Amino acid sequence: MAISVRENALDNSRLDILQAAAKCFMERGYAAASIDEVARSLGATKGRIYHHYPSKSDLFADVFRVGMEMNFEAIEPLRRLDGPALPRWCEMARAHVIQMITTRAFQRAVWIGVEMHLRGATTPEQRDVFEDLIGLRTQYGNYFRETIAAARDEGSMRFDDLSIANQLMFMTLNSPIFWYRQRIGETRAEIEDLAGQVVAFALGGLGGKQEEMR
Amino acid sequence: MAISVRENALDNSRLDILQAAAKCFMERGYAAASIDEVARSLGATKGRIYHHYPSKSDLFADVFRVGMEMNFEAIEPLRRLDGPALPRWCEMARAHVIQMITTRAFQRAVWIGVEMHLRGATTPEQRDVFEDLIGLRTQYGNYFRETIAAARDEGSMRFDDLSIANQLMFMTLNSPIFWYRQRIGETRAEIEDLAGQVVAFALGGLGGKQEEMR
DNA sequence: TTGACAACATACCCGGTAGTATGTTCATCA
DNA sequence: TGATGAACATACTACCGGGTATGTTGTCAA
Repeated sequence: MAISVRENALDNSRLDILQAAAKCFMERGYAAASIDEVARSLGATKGRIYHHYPSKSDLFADVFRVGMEMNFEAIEPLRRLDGPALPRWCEMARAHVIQMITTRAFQRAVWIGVEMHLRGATTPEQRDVFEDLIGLRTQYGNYFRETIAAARDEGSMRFDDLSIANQLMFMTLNSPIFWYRQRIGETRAEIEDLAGQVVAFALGGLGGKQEEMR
Repeated sequence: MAISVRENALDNSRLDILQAAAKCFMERGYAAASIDEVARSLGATKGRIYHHYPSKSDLFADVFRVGMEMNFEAIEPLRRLDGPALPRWCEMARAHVIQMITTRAFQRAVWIGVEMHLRGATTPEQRDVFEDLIGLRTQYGNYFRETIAAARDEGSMRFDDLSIANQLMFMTLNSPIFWYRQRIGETRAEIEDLAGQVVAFALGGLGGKQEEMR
């Protein structure tokens, strides 16, 4: 009992750090974001962060990991749906976009991590941890990849190269992490409308049959 | 005569610096890219770069500017074409994508600059210079924006919000700056095929009539 | 030929930041 | 109740990188 309280408090403290870190990484980028700044935004000091994480790199990796875990959770109930691939893809894509909007800071960090890996801008020590996370990201991407491949086989999508189509699809679906700005008094319906437009664009790009989506 | 030789040599020296800088900014990002590294990649030292540019920020701004100038050049002959908007857009989009591929380092720097501006990750001194460059970028973007607006009016494209459509279109057309990798012995035809797929995706996303494109 | 200047290289300063070493406080438990 | 350790804060070090001050070399013009 007492232990669970402590562990809960620990997790809350870590979660606060993660959220603050995600925001800083989003606003400044990995290199320019400083541990001091993360701590300052928490009203704390470095000591707190280095008590939980051995290095900036590990902190970033945890933000990355939590971001990916949230993504998996968001589409997990959808990706096993029966029936044709196209509506399943629509549901997954929609959930993904809403995820990009609602957990933008974490998703931006994921993007930064993927980009760093692609650029090879990782130190040898980071490499091992990053390989893991990139593996998660690849697995997640494969869920969509398999779905659009199935949709093409079923004749409900039309595109040329699968890898390129998948790339372009994710660029579209991820793009709100760059240009979305939360507006005051924004309703859930407005966000869903936004997500609908993004999904519609991606669907069109994949040569999907434009049926009713909303 | 002698002056023109000197000026030419100056321009060549500056161009070398710009190319090396663009590559470094692409590979490391703005913050992580160091002037020393740019100089080292040129077989030179800091002195050379600070002789031509007063600061890292100004160097980056010049990379940004040259990148945008190349873009304007690429679509200038196309954007004034007569006739319906759709084929004009296809030509412009195609030229843009090829531009993203062939001058990838500079375009990546442009992206970084836009991103920094959006995040507000600019110092007050940078602000003035950046405002200028962002203005260039906006003007360039408006050429496409006006074109797809015209295409929609002409009934050859179908999308909801113009701003969002423009955002998503550019995300698609720009995306090669992230995932394109030059392959050995790659032919012009292969690049054009790639560009064709990207443009096709964007066209589909914009609800364009899928006629013959290649 | 010489002086002046462009085009760098060299040497140095200094602020910021990752990481560390050491205190301090408070809760828990024997 | 005293000891112990978690959860921090404080103080410090080391280093990297932007920027500067100054030296060096080649070239051109008078």
